[in-house]
Amino acid sequence: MIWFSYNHLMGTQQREHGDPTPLAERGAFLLSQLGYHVASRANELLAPLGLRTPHYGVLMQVSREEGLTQQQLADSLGVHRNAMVGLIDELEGRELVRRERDTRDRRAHRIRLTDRARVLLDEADAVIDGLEREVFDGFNRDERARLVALLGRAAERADLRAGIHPGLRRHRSTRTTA
Amino acid sequence: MIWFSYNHLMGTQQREHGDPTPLAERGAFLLSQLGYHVASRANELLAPLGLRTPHYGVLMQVSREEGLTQQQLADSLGVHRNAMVGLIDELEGRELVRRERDTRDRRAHRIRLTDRARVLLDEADAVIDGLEREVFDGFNRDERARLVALLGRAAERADLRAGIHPGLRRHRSTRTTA
DNA sequence: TATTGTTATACTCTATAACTATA
DNA sequence: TATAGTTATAGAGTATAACAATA
Repeated sequence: MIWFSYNHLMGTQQREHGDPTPLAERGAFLLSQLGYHVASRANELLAPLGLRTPHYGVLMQVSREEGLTQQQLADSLGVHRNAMVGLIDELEGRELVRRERDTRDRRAHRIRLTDRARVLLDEADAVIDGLEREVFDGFNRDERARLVALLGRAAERADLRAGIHPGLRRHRSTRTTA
Repeated sequence: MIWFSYNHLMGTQQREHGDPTPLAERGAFLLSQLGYHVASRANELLAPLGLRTPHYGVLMQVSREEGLTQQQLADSLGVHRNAMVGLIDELEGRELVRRERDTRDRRAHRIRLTDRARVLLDEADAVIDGLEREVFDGFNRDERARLVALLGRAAERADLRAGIHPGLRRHRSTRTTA
C-alpha cells in the first residue's frame, strides 16, 4: 500500500545534517496520516452494513444518476471497468443493485438501485456523517468550516476535483486491446 | 487498499432521500482523498532515489536514534517486526544501513546508517520539502500555518500522535507463539 | 474494427505462522 | 519458556491481458 508507514518521528534525538522539519509539523505527513486513518475508520464503520467504501461510492453514484452503464460508472469513479464488475457482482448478490440490459445497445448493462439499497444508503450516509463528527469533534463550527475550505482548495490545486483519483489515472488510460 | 475509491460525487443529479452532504464538502472525504494523493506523490518523488516511503521512514528514525534494534525500530514505526526484516534487507543491500550484532544480546541486530545513507537522506528530505511546497503552493504562510495546526489537532484527537498507525495497531499486538 | 462486460492471471502488500539462535 | 530475527505461506487488493457478444 501507499502511505507514510512511519509515524511520530519527532523523537527526542538530534539530527546532524539538514535537520529537516519534524514529520509531525509537515502538512504532507499529517494529511497522509489522517487520510489513512479516516479511510480505515470509514471501512470499519461501514463493515456492519456489509459495505466497504468502494461499495458506498458506487451506491452513491448510482443514486445520483440512476441507469448509468458499468463503463460510465467506472469512468465516473476513476476505477477500471474490470474492477467494477466485481463491485457490481457483490452489490447485486446482496440485492442492492440490478443489472438491466440496455435495449438499444445490448452490450451495456444499466445499473439501478433496489429499494433495499435506498434504505441501506441512508444508513451509510448517517454512518459517514458520524465519522465526520468523530474526526472534527474538537473543532468549533468556525474552525471546521475553515479547515474544510482549506482542504478543498488543496484538493482543487492538486486536480483532485476533476474526479479521477491520481493513483488510478495511469491505469484508467489503459486500453486492453492492443 | 483502504480508501474512498470514489471521487467528486458532487454531481449534478438530485438525491431523493437523506440528501447527504456532498462528498466534496466532507472533511473526511477530502482528508482521505488528499492523504492518498500526498502519499502517492511522496512515493513517486522518492522513486528516483530508489526509496519508498517506508524506507524513508526507517532511515529517518535510524538517523534520529542510531543503534536501535530491529524490534525497537519496528515498534517505533508501528510495523510488524517481520516486515522490518525486508525493509532492512533492502536498505542493507543498497549499503544504506548496517546490521551489527549486539555484543551483550547476540540475538539482536543494532541498525546503523552508512555515510552514503546520510547523503541520500538529505536528498530525500529535500524531496519531501518539495512535496510540502507543491501541496501548499496556493496558500500564504499564514493559511498554511493554520492548516497545519488544525491538522495537527485532528491527528492528536485521533490518537495518531502516539506513533502507532491505527491501521496496524491490531496486528502489532499479535504474538506469533501461541 | 471498436466497445461492453467478463474471466483469468499475475503481481504487490500485508498478515500469520513457524523456525533458529540466543537468552 | 520467552525473545530477536528470519523465512515461508496465504490472503487481499489491484493491474493486465484475453475472450464473447454486440455494435
